[in-house]
Amino acid sequence: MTTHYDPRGFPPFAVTVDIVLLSVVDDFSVLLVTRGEEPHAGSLALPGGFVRPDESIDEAAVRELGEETGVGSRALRGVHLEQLATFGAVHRDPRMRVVSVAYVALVAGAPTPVAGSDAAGAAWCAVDDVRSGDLAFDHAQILASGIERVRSKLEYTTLATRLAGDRFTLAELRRIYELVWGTPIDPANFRRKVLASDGFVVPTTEKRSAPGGGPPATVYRPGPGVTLNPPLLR
Amino acid sequence: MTTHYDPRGFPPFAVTVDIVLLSVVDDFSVLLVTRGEEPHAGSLALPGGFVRPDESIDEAAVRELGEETGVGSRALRGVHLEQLATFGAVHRDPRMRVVSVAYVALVAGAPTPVAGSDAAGAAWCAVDDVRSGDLAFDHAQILASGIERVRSKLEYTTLATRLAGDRFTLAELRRIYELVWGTPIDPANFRRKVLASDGFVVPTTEKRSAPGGGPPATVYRPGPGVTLNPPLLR
DNA sequence: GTAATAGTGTCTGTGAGACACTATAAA
DNA sequence: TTTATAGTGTCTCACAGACACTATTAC
Repeated sequence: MTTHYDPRGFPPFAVTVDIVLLSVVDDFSVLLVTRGEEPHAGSLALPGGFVRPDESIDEAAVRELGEETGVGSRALRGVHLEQLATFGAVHRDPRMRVVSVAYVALVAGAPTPVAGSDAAGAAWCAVDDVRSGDLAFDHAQILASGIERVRSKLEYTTLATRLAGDRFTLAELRRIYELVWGTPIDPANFRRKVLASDGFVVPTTEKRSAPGGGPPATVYRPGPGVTLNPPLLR
Repeated sequence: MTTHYDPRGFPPFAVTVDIVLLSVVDDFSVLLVTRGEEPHAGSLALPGGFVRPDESIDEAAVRELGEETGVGSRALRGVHLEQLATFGAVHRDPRMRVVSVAYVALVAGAPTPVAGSDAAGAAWCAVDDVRSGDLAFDHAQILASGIERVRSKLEYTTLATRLAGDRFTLAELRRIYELVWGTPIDPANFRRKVLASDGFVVPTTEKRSAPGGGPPATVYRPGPGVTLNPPLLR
C-alpha cells in the first residue's frame, strides 16, 4: 500500500458486481438477463451493475440483487448472498477497465422476476442448458465458479435449506441435492445423515402427502446450524 | 451490466492488491511491512499496492509479491498464490475510494526479504503475536481471512508441501500441520494417512537424521496431487 | 389391488484415533 | 546409558453405503 505510483494520474477503474443467482425447482437453474445494449447486445449475461461511490461492494450486490433480478423483496428475505471471486483481466470489458466482483446467491423456488428495470429480459435457465458461448464477457467462467462453489458448499454447510425454503420434506431436500449434484442418493441413508446433523433441520408437526402415493411425510424447517458435522458426501 | 449509470461521471475507484504471505519455520508467520507514509505511517500492514492499467489483477499480485515483499525470485519459484477475497467498504482508505483484492501466498522457510523497494521494513511476524490493533486499514480482517483459508485448505489439499519446500521428512511436514493448526498430531496416524493419500508425497532414497536422536528419517518431496482424498482432519 | 413412498433395521467395509512395541541414532 | 524418534502393528469405535422390510397413502 506504499505508493510510488499515483493512481490519480491514470485512467480510472470501474468496479461492478455480477450475481450468480441460483435456484432449484424442476432443474438446477440460474437467472440470466438478455443484454439490451452494446457490448454483447442480445447476449445472455449475469445480472449485475456498477458499484456506486457511496456504497460498499456488498451493498451494491444487495441492491443489484433486488433491482436487476427483479425478484420481489418478499422472495429476497431468506436469500443467501456471498462473495465468490473477483475477475480483473485487462480487456474483459471492451469499453474500459472494469473489475467485477462476483457474488453467488441462493433463493428458494425460482421466483418469477417482476417487471421493471431490466427484469423484462430476466429468465431462469437450467445450468446444464447454458452454453458457454452464449454468455457475454467472461460470465461463463464466473457462472462455472459459482456452480462449483455451491456444489461443494452443499457438502459441508446447511445451504441446501436456502434452496428448499422454509417448509420442506426430506424427499424435497434430497431432490435438491440430487439435482445440484446430478447424482442419485439413497433415501434411507440421506435421512439418517440429515437427522443426525445437529441444527440442520427442525421437524414440525405438519405432514404432507406427495402425489403418486406413499404415507404423509413429516415437514421440516431450516435449523439454526450453518456447518454440517460430519459433512454429506457427494 | 446494463447501465443506467455512467461510471465516467463519478470519482474513480482505485484497485489494489494486498498479499497475506505466510510461512512456517519456528512459528506460523506472516510477512508484514512497516508503512512509511500516511495514512497509518509507522503502522504494520500487509504488503500490496495499486493495480496498474495494463496488468490484470492476478499479474499485479505476482508483481507485488516480488517487489514489495522483496523475497528473491529464487524463493518465489514454487510459491503458491491464490485469490482470497475482495474488500470494498466505502471508507476503508481515507484518501480515496479503494477496493482491495486480497491474495494468500505460501512460501517455504520464511526467506529473508532482500533489501530494495520497501522491503527495508518487511519482517516475518508470528501470526499469534500480531495484534489486530497494530495493523493499518482493514488488514487485520484480511489477515484473519487468509489464516483461516490456509488452515482449512491444509485439510483437503496438499498445500502443506508448499510450506515444507522441496525436501522434507514426515516429521517436518507434521510439524507444519501442528504449528498452523495449533494442535498436536499423532505421528503414527499422521504417517499412515499421508502415505495413503495418492500423490501427496513421493519418497526419495535420501535419509536425514534429526538432532536429539532417533533413526534417520526418509526424505520426501511434494507429489503431483492437489487434493487430499480422504482429507486430513484437524 | 397396485405402485410408490415414509421410515426403520441391519450388515459390511473402511478409516480415524489411541496406543503398544521395536529398532536406531544422538548426546 | 539415556533419550528421542522412525516406523509398524493392532484394537476399538463410528460412520458410509447397500439393501431388506413394514406401514401407509394415491390412483
